[in-house]
Amino acid sequence: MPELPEVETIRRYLNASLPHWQVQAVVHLDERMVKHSPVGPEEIRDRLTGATFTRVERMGKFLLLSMSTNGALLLHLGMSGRLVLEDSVVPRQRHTHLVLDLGSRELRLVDPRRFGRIAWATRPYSQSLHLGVDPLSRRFSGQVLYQLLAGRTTAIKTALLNQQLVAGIGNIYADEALYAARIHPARVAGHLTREEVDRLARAIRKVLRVSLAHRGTSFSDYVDALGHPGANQYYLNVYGREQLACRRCKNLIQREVLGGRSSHFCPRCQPQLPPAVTTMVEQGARHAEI
DNA sequence: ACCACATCCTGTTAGC
DNA sequence: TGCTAACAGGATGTGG
Repeated sequence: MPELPEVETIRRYLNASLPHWQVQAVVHLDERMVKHSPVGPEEIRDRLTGATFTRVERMGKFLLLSMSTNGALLLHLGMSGRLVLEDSVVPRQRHTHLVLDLGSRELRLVDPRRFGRIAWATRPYSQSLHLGVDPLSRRFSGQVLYQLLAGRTTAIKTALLNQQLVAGIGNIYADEALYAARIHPARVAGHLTREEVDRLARAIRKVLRVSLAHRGTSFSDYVDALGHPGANQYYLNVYGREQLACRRCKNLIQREVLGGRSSHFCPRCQPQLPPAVTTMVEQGARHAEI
C-alpha cells in the first residue's frame, strides 16, 4: 500500500520525466474514481486536454501533477493504486481507470480496489486536504509531535494513522516506527512522555528515510512509476511478521486489531505499560522477591 | 473537538 | 475440487 516513501518514489521519477510533456488526449477516465473533486469528470477532461505538465508534488500520500493551465491533477493511490508511465504499445492492465496520452507514452492509473481518488485541485492545494505536518519536513520534531498528541485519548497507533496530525504514515510505517521507538501501539497517545515522543519522532523519520532509500515497500501491490517493486519489505521488523521471532529479543511478534487495523509489535520490546508504571512493577517484583 | 465505527472495493486466501 | 466467507486497509461520513 503506497505510503509516504512509495508515493515520494513515484513523485521523484515523474517530476524528472513529466514536465514539458503535453496531454494529447484523455483516453480514459473512470467517473467512479472522481471523488471529492471541486469539478466533475468532464471538466477534468477539458482542463487536462492540451495542457502541459509543469511539476509533480507530494502532500502526504497525495500526488499533485501541476499543469501549465493553472491547476493540478490530484491523485491518491489508495490501497492498490499504481501510477505508471509507460510506452503506449505496452498493453494496458486490468482495472486501468485513467489513461493520459502523452504522445509516445501514456500515464496510467491502475487500481483494482478502487480506493484511490482522481480530483482536480487549485492553489493553495493544502486547503482542501486537511493534512498535518509532513514527517520529513523541518517542521516535524518531537516537540511538535508531543503537542499534536497532547490530550488525545486514542491509541498512539491510531493517532499516527490520522493524516490530519502527521501526513504520510500508513499501517506499515506506523507499526515499524512504534517498534523502533519501543512503544506499544495501544498506549494512549496523550499519555506518552516527552522522551518517548522524541524517540517516536526520530523513529518515524528514520523508518521513512530508510524505506525511501529502498524505493519503498512492495508488500502486495506497490510498484513505482516504471513498474518496479521496492526492496524495503526485506527490512521490515514487525509488519507481516506475526509469530516470527523479534530480531532484537527473539520473542514472537504479536498481531492485534486496533481501530479496525492490524497492529504488529513485540510484546517484550514494546511494553503495554508506560515507563513509570513498568518501573514500579519491577520494584514491586523486587520487593516481592525479598 | 474528539473518538469509534461503518463504508467503499475486489483479489486473495482460508475454511467447509 | 469448488464454492462461500473472511480479510486486507486508504480516507471519509455519521453518530455518540
